[in-house]
Amino acid sequence: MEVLKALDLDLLNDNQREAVNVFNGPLLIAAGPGSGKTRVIACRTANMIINNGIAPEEILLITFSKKAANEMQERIVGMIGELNLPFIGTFHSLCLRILRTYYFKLSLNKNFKIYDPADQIHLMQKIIHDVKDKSLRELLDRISVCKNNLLTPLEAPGEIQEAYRQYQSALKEENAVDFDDIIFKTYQLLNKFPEVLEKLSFKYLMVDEYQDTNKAQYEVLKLLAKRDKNICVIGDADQSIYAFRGANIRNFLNFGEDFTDLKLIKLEQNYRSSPQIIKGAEAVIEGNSDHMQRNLWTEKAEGRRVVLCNASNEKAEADYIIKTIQVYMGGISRYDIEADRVSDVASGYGFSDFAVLYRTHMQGKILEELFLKSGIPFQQIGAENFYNKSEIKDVLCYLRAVFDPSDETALLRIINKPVRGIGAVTIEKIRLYAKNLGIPFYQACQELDTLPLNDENKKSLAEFIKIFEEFRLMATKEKLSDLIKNICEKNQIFDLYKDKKRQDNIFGLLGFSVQFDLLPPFKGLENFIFETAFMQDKDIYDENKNAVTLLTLHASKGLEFPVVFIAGAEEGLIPYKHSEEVLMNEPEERRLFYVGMTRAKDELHIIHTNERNLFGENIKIELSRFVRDIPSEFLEKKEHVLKNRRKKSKNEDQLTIW
DNA sequence: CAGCGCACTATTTTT
DNA sequence: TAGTGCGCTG
Repeated sequence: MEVLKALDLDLLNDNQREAVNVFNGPLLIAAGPGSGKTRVIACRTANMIINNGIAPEEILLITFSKKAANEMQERIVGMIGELNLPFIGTFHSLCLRILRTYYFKLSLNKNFKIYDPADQIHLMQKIIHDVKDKSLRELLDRISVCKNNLLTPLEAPGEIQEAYRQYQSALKEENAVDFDDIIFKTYQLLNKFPEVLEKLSFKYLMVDEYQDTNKAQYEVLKLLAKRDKNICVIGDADQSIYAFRGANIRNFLNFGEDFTDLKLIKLEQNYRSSPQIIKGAEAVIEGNSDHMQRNLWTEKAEGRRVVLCNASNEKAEADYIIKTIQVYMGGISRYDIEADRVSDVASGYGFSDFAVLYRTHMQGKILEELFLKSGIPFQQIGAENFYNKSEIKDVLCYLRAVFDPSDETALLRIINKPVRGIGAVTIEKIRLYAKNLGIPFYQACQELDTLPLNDENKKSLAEFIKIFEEFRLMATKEKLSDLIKNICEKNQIFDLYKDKKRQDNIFGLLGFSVQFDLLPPFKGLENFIFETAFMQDKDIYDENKNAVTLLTLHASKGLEFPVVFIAGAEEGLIPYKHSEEVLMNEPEERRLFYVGMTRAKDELHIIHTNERNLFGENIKIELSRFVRDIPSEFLEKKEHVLKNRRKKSKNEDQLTIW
């Protein structure tokens, strides 16, 4: 009874309550921004388990990101306690789990590896020589699109067929799959082997952020839902921003065609933003022809109008943001032109209540620079994928190699790190030797007697093998975190990376690893490797940290902040223009801007500049067409100029006019 | 094999 | 403009 009460179904609005109580048959929940989506999903799950006796194993809950999965899990635990929990995770984690169980049905080996984008490039380099990484990336992206659309090499466009085919056979040879394969192969598995499908226990499916599902994911879903048809998808077509990754809004708009007798529930009450922000955002999204009319409303009190600030250039833009935050945080009083209002709010906010959103990472750079100068604590998300940071990647590759020495990509990365006299030439010799004998690379390394190397090289190699074997032994006996510490020490990783930020990253990874210490040593290592395969910056970022968050519009999806700044609201940036006259998919760009706007709870500041430095050249730039769609009555207009342009002047950053 | 210096290219979004 | 990548030299 105690638990039942915790569900608080009475606190839900009528539509939410209905969504929480309908379990059977296909259900589409069209949930506007801030409409309490997460809450509904969590309540619905708890309601199923507690009030309706549905077994957790029968429930499958798919989220868009790992972070969202964690949040959802916490939320549900908060309601039902640490009971048995349903599976909560991303498409990738679900499919990986299925593949790990049924790998043998496909021609996969046990312990197949997962290649991340960097590994993909390495692999592609082996197939196509003397081509720039960037072109390889482009090629891989095209292959990715094929996989997302369930196209095999034979079905792929002619120009990339051969590359795709060779890439797949190279992956197979290295016993690896890439991110897209995880979905594609799961589809093939479930499609070909009904008995596997039958064995899966899921009877009730829920998919969050459904508008960003691609074809491959959708087909997997259809298979999973085939028997029981209890599928509930939740999302908002206006927030679909991943078309470039193969997401297809048609999956959302045409859901009813695949699932007849569809029930539709709309969540239109917004619990997040002030009326001004909602009105402004709706004015923008209504510019899309495929926008479905709806009535987003709120009971929240009137707030400030959307602030539209015209800054002279990108430095003035950053300055405006910084000064505004400082004012709210009570740092500077001489700018208190709106004194009464400022003193109103200043007390309540912490640094973590502010976020700066931008279209491209390059904008984040200037902001980072000036934030650093200002002394305001901040954290930047995703400028580089966490796992792409070289120091993290090094440690992870050590672990991967230790876990599975046949992981050649990983082994090669660390074999000469730190420098131990095993350079490119030596590696090539070993590789050739291995190839001739048809043996794995690491095995070749161990055949010191017959390897065609000089004594110097052999000595280096022998030393490497010795230390490496120590790690392998340790991996079976010691805690994961100790293994990592040891690897860092013995390889002088911290000498290699003297930069404090990089060292902190490694400590971050180490901190994350501690939770795997509870598992038996080798198992802990294994799980850690699988977990980090999809790891992202976002997953590491700490929302409780007292810092302003800097992030891209894409990365802002699913988050909310009391005060949001959208920087660079300019033609060319949003909508983004790819040099020349090639404009990006305008409706999608509009949705992206909409997503950004709707992150704001109390205040939204949109900033645009007159001039922006691109490539060391100052380019005149105009206000974004999306902003022009916001009626003036919802706007509060401002200007911000950096007055003093003398270089290195001590006063430079203080002379500001409001 | 590693470090340095020159030259060239780059700016979309990511599970 | 600035960061990277390649090639040359020690």
